Amino acid sequence: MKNKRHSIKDIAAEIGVSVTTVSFVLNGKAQEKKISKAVTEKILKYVEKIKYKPNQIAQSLRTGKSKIIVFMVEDISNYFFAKLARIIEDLAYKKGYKVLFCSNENDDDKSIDLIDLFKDRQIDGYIIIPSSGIMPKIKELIDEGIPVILFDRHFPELDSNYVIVNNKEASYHATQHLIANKFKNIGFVSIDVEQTQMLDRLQGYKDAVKDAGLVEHIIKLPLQDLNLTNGGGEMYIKQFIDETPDLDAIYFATNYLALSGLEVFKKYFPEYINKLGVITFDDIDFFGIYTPTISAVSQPLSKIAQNLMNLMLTLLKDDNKNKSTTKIKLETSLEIRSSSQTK
Amino acid sequence: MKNKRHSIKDIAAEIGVSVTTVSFVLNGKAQEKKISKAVTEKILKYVEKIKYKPNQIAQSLRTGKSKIIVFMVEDISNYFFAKLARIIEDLAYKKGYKVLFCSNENDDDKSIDLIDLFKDRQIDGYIIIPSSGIMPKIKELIDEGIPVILFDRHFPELDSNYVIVNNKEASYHATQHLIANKFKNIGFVSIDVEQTQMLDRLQGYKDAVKDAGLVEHIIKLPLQDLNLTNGGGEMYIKQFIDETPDLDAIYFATNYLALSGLEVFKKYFPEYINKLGVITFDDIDFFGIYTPTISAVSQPLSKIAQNLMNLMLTLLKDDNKNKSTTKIKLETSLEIRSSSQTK
DNA sequence: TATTTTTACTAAAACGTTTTACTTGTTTAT
DNA sequence: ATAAACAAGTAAAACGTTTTAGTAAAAATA
Repeated sequence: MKNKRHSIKDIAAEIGVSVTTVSFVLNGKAQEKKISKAVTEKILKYVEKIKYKPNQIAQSLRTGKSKIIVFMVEDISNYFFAKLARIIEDLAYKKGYKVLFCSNENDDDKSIDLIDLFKDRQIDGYIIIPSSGIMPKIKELIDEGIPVILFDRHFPELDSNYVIVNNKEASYHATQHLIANKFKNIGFVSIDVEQTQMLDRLQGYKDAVKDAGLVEHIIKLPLQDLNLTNGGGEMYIKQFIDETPDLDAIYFATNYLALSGLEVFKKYFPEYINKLGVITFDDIDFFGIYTPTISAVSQPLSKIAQNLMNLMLTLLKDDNKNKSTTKIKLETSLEIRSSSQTK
Repeated sequence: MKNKRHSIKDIAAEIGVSVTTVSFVLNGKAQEKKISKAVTEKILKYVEKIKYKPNQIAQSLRTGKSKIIVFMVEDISNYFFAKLARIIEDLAYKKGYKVLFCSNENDDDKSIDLIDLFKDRQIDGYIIIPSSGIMPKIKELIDEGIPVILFDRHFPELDSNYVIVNNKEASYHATQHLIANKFKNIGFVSIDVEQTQMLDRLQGYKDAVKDAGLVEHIIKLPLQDLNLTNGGGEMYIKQFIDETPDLDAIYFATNYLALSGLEVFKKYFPEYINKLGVITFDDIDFFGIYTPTISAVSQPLSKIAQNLMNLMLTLLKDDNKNKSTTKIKLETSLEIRSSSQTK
């Protein structure tokens, strides 16, 4: 039943040449290595006929390249990451790479465990959303000469490749939009974490509020004890709303916070949503279907994926170990939806 | 900089024993192979110290096992699959397996291409949502003795392992729920595809409608020319609503059809949603936040993942090639939400 | 004609494991 | 005292490639 797979040796035997010759031909080095047209053709024909495909594992062992890249995000089931993954997948496969997706839950230990696991597997490159405390581990990878791209956030003290969006500007702009619609007490719902993307979003909000002469209302949900990306943290948001007098608008710093927020509105303040100004970072199809529709800062998914993969591919090609790093900052767009959301 | 990775050979040299001995110890065969306590300890201590991790690639080449499983779905960015992926990921990593996720877009050619790609990589097992026409390819895998589990749907003519849910019963029950709430003209929105899960959902609907003495209203969106899982097909749904007189309820056969449907309501029939009875297969967090909340047939994500992985692990263990297949059918639950949705 | 160059190929090492089939020295049983 | 059993290992093949360093014959050059 199990008709053994063909190996180069089989081909060599069949054609009556050496393994070396077959390998040269298969790797397109026929001319360079002076293999005759006749033999080359014969090999190619036979290979075609038996549909021979080289054993990637053996290739990896010999070459040290696995043709696999790792894509590590907080939670692969989160809308933003899942969509991105889908695009990355296509781009990678098109270039002959496979992708190992994994979720680090924004947790240092989990991230480190994962990276260690992958190290035994000759991963060619890493695309990582880093949790706060893994800078040393990232540095370790970089020092070993392995291509690494951070995204969504980065470590300012570490000179690395990264792809991010203009968080601060987008955040400023989004807040300004609420202000322009006459909202006076804008709450900022975020998570308690010292990561560049969050700090920048916070800063954008602060700047806008300050420039308008308004006061800040900020809550940072604790990350540790709740599974935020799956809609925990509702209690905190409810409390925040309860305790902030005159709150008339809310800006959520991530899509899952917004979802939690909507849940809170639904449960505890059903009438609130129509008076409230709402805006959120990260757009979801959903926000356009919801009533009222929710305005959102939309990250350019395709562009992010495209930039990540293009950069990764050049890094993979760069055997010369080009020491300069590439830092990419992409523009977001403000998706303004609710005409109702003005005072 | 790049401090070379340790190999068994290095360890052997350091300790002053043979590579064989080290390998035996590392594989826990010290006793069986009569390696002295002293040597064993010395090796383990040293291994611990240098944090040696075996090269998985070399292991794979030698053993023929890659410790990688493939999880192929329609679209990894779709809510249902993404959630499932997240759970599968955890279960697999816990058992020392890595998971290659990929999306076949319910397309035969894409599926076959993917499987062929994986074949060069000694994948240990496959969990696949099969598109309609890949039965031969699946059979090929099975015949080669590779563990395969189908899920979500299966091929009745093929004796294979699979994990599915009670589509027909769930569908009957869901339709009945609408009927119990006095809806008389229930539309069934589905896709035009001959797959067991869809056929069963259709049959459940038909049976319920028939048993109640009502008439069927069915639309099957064409799969080919639209990217359904990303919310295409709205035109078809609009037309269906326009052309079906007295339609007072709709049952969507998948989550993405429901999302498209909601979009249609929003755009073209904004007042409709509150009078309409709506139910959908596949539950999404979202449906609980929406106004009105949407009732849904909820698939037991955790249980599905658990069953898939447990089954996969036993298949992977089964070197004896147990020829009997395992067929699992799980119960869904009807998540009844809208108190408003009654006439 | 003798030497060099080129053509067309190949043997063998290497990648890092696992595993089979020994070996050598020490006990134990007879 | 001798054979059998066991303890504690080891050498080498194998997995399927890629690549280095050849070789032998033919062709070109002097």
